[in-house]
Amino acid sequence: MSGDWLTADEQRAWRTYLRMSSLLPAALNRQLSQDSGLTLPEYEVLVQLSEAPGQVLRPFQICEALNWEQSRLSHQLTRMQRRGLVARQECEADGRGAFVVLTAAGADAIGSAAPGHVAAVRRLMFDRLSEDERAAFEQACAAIVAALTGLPR
Amino acid sequence: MSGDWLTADEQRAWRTYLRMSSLLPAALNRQLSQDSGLTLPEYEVLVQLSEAPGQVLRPFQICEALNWEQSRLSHQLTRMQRRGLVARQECEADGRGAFVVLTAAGADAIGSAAPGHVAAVRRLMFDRLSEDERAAFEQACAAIVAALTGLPR
DNA sequence: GGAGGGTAGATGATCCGTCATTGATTCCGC
DNA sequence: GCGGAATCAATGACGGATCATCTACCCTCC
Repeated sequence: MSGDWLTADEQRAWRTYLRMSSLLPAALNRQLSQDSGLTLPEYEVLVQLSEAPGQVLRPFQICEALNWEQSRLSHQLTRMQRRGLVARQECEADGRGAFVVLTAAGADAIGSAAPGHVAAVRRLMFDRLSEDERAAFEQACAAIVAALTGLPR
Repeated sequence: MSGDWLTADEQRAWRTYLRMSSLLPAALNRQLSQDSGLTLPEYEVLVQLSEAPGQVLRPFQICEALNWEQSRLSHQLTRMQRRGLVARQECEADGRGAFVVLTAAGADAIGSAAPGHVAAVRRLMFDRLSEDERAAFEQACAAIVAALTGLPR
């Protein structure tokens, strides 16, 4: 290949990142679905709803909180509605909009799933990082996020 | 929620990571498909094949190189075969197995896609990280990978 | 009050990824 | 050799993510 490829150091770092970024979500997803029957995206939506006053949110609020595309959320809500985890309700104040409410089954699911998920995050990531490593890792992630969102470093 | 949630520091780091891990692959994917019509998984497979002697690999070799599940690769190869990027051939030495070969179209695609993709990786990640940050980031990723693959730290 | 632009959300198509299963072959011990 | 275990790979079903498009409604300005 012509052009400048990554340096050896960069390439190693990049491949290590790629490896982590494929293994970690897969592991979390597996833990979650085995232990509680929830998927990771379902979990994330349920967290938002369970923390909301009245356990109700507008779809666009969930999108903002999770940095999701609107259409992704819409599909996700359709599946979760089918599974009885959430329900959709009309929004009288804004005829275009809708409300998403946490069902009893949804509240139940998130309640029993959370401890195991948090434990997995801790076990797979934070137990492995020293205080300094955690800070450095966060800083690197933040720098990359800044590049991605066009903000100055 | 009962149980111990993450500390404030951990939570912030976790959310930053989540944000990056959703934005970065999406950005790379977008760049790649807009500039060259390839998807990120397609690109990764093509890289392996293009670097292989004779541009031929056994499926399980690609799996090992990319840390992919076998079935994931099989589906991916089916799609790529349909698009004419790779071809499958019989393996006479091992009747169970198969060969995957890079087609001319596939070689073409990877050749024209690589420079832009490398530039994007550099621009979005390595241009944003100092030497030290890059090293710290890699070290953290490696520690997490170790946790995920059950190896000692 | 009507037209036009912007916003909220749903939907279909397509690709991606995992799990469970299956088919075929090779390897190994007896 | 032969029978069972392990290996290589394909497939169907399903959930996930993106893109393009569509509908419906709100809001503003004339």
